[in-house]
Amino acid sequence: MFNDEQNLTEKQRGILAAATELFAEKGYAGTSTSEIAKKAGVAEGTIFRHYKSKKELLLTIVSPTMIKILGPVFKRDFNKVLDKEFDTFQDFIRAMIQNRIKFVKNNTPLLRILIQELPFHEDLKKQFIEHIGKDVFEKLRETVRHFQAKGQLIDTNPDTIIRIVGSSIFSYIISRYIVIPDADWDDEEIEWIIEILTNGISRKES
Amino acid sequence: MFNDEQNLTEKQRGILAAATELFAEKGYAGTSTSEIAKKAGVAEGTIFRHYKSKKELLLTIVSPTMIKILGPVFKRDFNKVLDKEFDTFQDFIRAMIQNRIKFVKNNTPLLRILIQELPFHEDLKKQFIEHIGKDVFEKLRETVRHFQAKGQLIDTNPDTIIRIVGSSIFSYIISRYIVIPDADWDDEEIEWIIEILTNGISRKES
Amino acid sequence: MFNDEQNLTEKQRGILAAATELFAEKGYAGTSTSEIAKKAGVAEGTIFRHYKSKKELLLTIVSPTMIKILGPVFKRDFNKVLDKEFDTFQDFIRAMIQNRIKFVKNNTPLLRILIQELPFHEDLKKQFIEHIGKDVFEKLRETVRHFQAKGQLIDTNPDTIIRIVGSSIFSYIISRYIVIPDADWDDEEIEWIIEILTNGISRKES
Amino acid sequence: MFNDEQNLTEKQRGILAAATELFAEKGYAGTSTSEIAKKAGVAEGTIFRHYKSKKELLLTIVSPTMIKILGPVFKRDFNKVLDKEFDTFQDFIRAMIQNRIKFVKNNTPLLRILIQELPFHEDLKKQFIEHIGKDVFEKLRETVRHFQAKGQLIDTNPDTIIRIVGSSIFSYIISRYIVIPDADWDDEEIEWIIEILTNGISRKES
DNA sequence: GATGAATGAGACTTCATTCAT
DNA sequence: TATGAATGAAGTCTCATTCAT
Repeated sequence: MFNDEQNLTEKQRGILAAATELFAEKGYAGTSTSEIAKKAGVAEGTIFRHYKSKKELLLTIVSPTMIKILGPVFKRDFNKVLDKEFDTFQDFIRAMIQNRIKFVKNNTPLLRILIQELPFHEDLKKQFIEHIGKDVFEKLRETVRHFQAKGQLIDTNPDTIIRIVGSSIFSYIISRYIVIPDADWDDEEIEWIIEILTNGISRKES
Repeated sequence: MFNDEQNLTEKQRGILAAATELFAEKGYAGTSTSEIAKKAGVAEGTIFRHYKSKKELLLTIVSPTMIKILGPVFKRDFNKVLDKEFDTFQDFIRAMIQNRIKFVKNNTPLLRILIQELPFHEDLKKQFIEHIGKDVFEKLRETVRHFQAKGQLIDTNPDTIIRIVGSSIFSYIISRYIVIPDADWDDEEIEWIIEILTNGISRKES
Repeated sequence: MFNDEQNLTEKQRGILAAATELFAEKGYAGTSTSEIAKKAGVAEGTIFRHYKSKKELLLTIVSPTMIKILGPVFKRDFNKVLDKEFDTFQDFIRAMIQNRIKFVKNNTPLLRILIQELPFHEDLKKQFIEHIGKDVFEKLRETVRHFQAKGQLIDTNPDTIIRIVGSSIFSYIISRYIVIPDADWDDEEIEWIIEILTNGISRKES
Repeated sequence: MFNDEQNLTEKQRGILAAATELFAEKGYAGTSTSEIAKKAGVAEGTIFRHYKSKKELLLTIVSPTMIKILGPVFKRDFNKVLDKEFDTFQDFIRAMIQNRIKFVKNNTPLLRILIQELPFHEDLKKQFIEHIGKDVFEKLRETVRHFQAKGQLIDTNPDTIIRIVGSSIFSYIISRYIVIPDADWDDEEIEWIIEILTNGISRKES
């Protein structure tokens, strides 16, 4: 996860990896620096040579992550979309879901930490909304307008559509891969989500 | 919040209120018993006279909440709800959303704690699944089957419908009232959620 | 045990009995006043209405005991002895052993406390030596001299004889009934102790 | 006392020494870890860096002592002791007494702790019986049988002889050096103990 | 006299952080 | 640079004792 980061020594990578995993598993406050040191295979003092405090370690993990890792991936997706690679909104959603699932699978611990710690750290929250929230929301808005213009989507406030579609997908993926990762769900459900989002749950007369 | 509970001394109520507020604000692990005592205006020892441990204090706060989460809607005679009160699935959803919004508004701190702490406490998780998962899920399934039989809902696996409808509503309410309580959203959006869930987001030709 | 004590209320007797049992089992420092209260079936405050402190409770149990209970019994025995009821020293020892065993069996918890707490309480130690030590030792000395005069005992310093005979018996009884009460020992061993004390362990030629 | 132990830091030795002294003086339950820290001249936390808990500290102090209690006499080649070094049982007893007196003098505080705490700690009791009880008792039994075979000892159950001789010596040494260390006793009494054990206390006609 | 809720000092223990090596 | 022993503040919890009822 931190392999792509340059200018990090072997030890630093180990510390970050260990801390990420432990924070995700037991929470920030529930993880001790000695546990991190042991898991990373370094001495306790070494952690503090690289990070002034435990809090700084958390911020190091969580803050650049959002900017450097979450950001680009999101943008990558939307560039694809905005390049009009998809003919229908369904295709767009499908691609997004699959992409998000992959992303979540690759970054589960990081996301877990983010979800857990966001409420307790005003600064993190602000950064999150700043970098992800605004940027991404604006691009989604464009996408929706694009498909509305093509006549594929109902003419409601784009934000409403984004929120409903987004929260359906978001909460589905979150529950599925983070909150209850052991539950055993049917994989074709994704198609049903798309179907329902498209045509609703009410039965149409033939 | 704890006013309605009988047979609680003044001090106990104070301790529960202080603990709830602090747990919600700073998390369980991030709150010290001495903080709770100070906020409640009692000696630290008093806390432990009423609750064997800090963990028991958490459970006391959180357990009844879990039971109440989806309970009320189903506590009344369930058949009544199905046969008499609601003609359509939309009406049922609308009632549920409104009921849940009221509940969430009244129990925000409690729910915050629940959401934050669930991942870190195996026992809480187990209780939650016990109380909410099985019981409530089964009743929802019946409801969906009922409306499917009436020809109002598409003939998919009821669990899929529950999951999609449920997660849409759930994540909408949670984001709206707990995660980002200051965001400024349009209240008629609820009707749009229902509309979209019912008919989908795709534009129908006239 | 405290039945014969006059001017004690029902509650006081209960407290003393509970405290004695618990002190014996878990030690003075290892027993809490709340445990005592629960076992005695009274409120915690009640203990402190009768005894100013936990320490005073210990002294109440342990101090008059030595004087009122251990004392008279010892004296009773020695009066019998000094009244020349025994023809031989062996008979005297046998009577004493049996008497002591009975005494120890009836007062096990008290003795346990005494053994455990004596080293930690200078005042107790002093009282013990004062009341038991001197008084009893003097009478034993007379007894030994009596049998030496009758030509039954070797002409050594009486104190040496007392110490050796006494400690043999004492440590035998203590181990047997207090330290390792569950060990399974042969009852006729008492006769062997007397035999060995009398004639030694070396084999005599016929 | 802990000088001979290798691979112990200066601080560890200090902690062990302070704890030993305080446990002996005030008992395990009556000694606080903060007292130990102060006496050892270290921070309280330092204790717990070396010993997981107060209990483990007790075990560290007491366990090796138990093993050494009767060990040394038998650690050397046991047959040598029997066949060559001692011609008579008296010589054997004399050697053992002297050896044990030396040991007790050097380990008074340790033994005090052992005697005080044994009754309250099931685990200690078990260890003790394991180390001392079985092992040593069996070897003593062989010794007694050896001298019985040589015709020096009466033909009783060896266990009886061990118990009487052992408890005489044991309680003599314990009282003399641990319980009442200030009493002023005659040193040649040891010879009298041997004499009495050998020939008994009864006067033989010439 | 009896109660038991309340107290607060102090017990054991953890842990982020420092610093001599 | 890395180490890990040492620290001491702070955490959870216990308990003898007090006091209003």
